[in-house]
Amino acid sequence: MAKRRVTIKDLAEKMDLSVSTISRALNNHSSIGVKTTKKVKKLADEMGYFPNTVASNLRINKSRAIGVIVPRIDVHFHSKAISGIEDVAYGYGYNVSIFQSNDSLEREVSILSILKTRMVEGNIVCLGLNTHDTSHFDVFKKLEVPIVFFDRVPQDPNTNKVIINDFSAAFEATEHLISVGCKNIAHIAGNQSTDIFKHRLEGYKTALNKYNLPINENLIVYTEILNYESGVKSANHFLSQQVKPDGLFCANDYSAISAIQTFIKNKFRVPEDIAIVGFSNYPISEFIEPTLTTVDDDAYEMGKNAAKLLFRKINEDEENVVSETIVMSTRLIKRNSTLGKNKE
Amino acid sequence: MAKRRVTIKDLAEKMDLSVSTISRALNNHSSIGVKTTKKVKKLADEMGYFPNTVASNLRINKSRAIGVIVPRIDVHFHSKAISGIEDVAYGYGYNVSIFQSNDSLEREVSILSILKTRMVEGNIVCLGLNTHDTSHFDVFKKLEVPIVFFDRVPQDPNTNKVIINDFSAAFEATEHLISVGCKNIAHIAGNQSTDIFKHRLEGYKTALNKYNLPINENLIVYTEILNYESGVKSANHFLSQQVKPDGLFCANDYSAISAIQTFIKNKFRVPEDIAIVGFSNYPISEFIEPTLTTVDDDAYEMGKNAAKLLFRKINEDEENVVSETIVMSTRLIKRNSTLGKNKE
DNA sequence: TATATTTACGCAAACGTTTGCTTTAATAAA
DNA sequence: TTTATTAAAGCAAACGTTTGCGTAAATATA
Repeated sequence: MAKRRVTIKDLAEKMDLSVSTISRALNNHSSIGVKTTKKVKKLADEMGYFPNTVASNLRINKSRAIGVIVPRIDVHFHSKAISGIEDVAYGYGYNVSIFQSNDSLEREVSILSILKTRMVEGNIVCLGLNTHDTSHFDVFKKLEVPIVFFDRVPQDPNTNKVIINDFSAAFEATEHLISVGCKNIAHIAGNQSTDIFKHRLEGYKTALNKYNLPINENLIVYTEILNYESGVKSANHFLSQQVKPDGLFCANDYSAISAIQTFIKNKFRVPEDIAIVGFSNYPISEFIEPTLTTVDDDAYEMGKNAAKLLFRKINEDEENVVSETIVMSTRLIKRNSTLGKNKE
Repeated sequence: MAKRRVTIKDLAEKMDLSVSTISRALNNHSSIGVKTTKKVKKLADEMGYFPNTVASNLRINKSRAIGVIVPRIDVHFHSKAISGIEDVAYGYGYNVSIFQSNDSLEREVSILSILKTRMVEGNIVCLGLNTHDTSHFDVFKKLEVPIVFFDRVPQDPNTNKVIINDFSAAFEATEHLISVGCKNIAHIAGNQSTDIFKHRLEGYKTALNKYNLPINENLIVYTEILNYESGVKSANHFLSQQVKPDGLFCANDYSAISAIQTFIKNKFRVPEDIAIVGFSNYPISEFIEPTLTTVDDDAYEMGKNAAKLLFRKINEDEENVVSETIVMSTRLIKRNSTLGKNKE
């Protein structure tokens, strides 16, 4: 298959120069005369030469590549983050090798060992749902290859991460529901083995407590996966309760959107009968009827920040700093799924 | 930064064997005794040895990596396709290096030259909106590095591609609208510099012609980008027309969904007053009210097929076949945004 | 003119593997 | 016991770069 490429050696022979001279000329080394440099580059162009990065990488012991692991590439939050990562990595001249763990610990482990042999200079990872023990990442610490976690991160404080404050974002969201007059506020909770969803639940509960509203376990649904289906199921559960909720805080937008549709289908008015807030500000939330009040965590910026942090770690020798945590701000975007409720 | 890793040479010294023996032992070569093989592997484990793929790649002249270029990673269709690509590449033991062109020709060109130096063994690409001349891909043909295009592909018949039949899918979608009784069918068209959207427009027009319905240019909106915003704008345009449409075929789901919301906001009933069909079967389409009739092109499968085709090209020496085109089937999923219209 | 300095380039090792060929030792066949 | 065969392992080159050091020629200084 692939044809033999033209190498530095070919250029050297053709020009009757040594390979070192060619190499230096191509890299604009000052010790090579300007005319030869020009001639070398000209010939390189003519002969269609381009460098072999893998050879060069081997020599200089770098890979100019980072690894990225997310649970699933096609989840909007993740693809958005990847987009941010790619944009900054591209700016640094780094390649990003992408892997999806499918929330499988086994695959996550196997990906890591691939990444190890690939000599990546750093990794950015969002943990899978089933990853509770993170000891498979330890080897990179020994190798001094930095890792930045984002969104779903290990508890170990001794790791680099970029996260949002899920607790306070959830608190604010719930508080908002209370402020528009909700008394019975339900919650669609995410997988509780994952910190972010645990914190959102806690934020919700804490807000209820602060305003002396009862916590009704019948109004909390614990889901495995927060997709459209679980939003429908949860809404139906709420509809079957004695005490029907007049407010609903959902741990993501997928479930919020399908919950809205389900309530509407069942003759509930949103927000008059039930006010609803989501989480993540997916593009659709601005366009459905009613538009969705939601927490804006900026996945794209999160990806960018993770990448920037990683490159800092790759390039700097900060002997004395062991780990960094970046907490990004979120903001509650108030839209029609909650606004206007108290005007009725 | 990165510490010195243990190499084959280290193992060799420790065991007083030659590096070649170590290498062969680790690769289960038959010419090495079983006991030594075992001992070598044991020591390798103990010393935390793992192979340096970039060195090995240089030696065997492979990279075990493919490049993937899409316009934007966070567009659902693309991330879905990437997900499919990654899944099969992972199965083949290949890495996927991901790049987004942001629909910029310049960036696309620059990405290609990176990919060239990275010695990737193949590429999968979805063209950017502004890529009309595809001569920057020629160099890979010379290098005999296969490329598979998907979705947005070059016109050149001499390229590998996996596509859907946009024309007939659009024809079928429009025909369906006609079958439920629509007389004035509008169309939100995608960027006409891109084949897929041109073909969808043609399918729409051809269906109208077949059933002797007039083609009303006022009922066709040509968009730059098919996002939520343009769905809103287009719907508003239709609402301002003398002859209001009673059917609408949208070139993707984003625009269809926001168009539905806009019509509903303006007191139109869907499908009674206007029946709407989208394109791509995004997850949300099953959950909005009304559920959206749409064309299911399976982006994930498209990605998988593209990857499978690529690996065939990488591995086989089919001297006599210059290019392959895979046309994937689509199916119209009929949901409530069209069904029930004629029952009124 | 002789010496010192600079400029421009070459030599050869190195990065960590893989692999064709050779060599040695052990076993089998004669 | 001698020879042929097989098994197990070593030598050294190669993949395409980069780079420390050395050297010759050209220029500058004394």
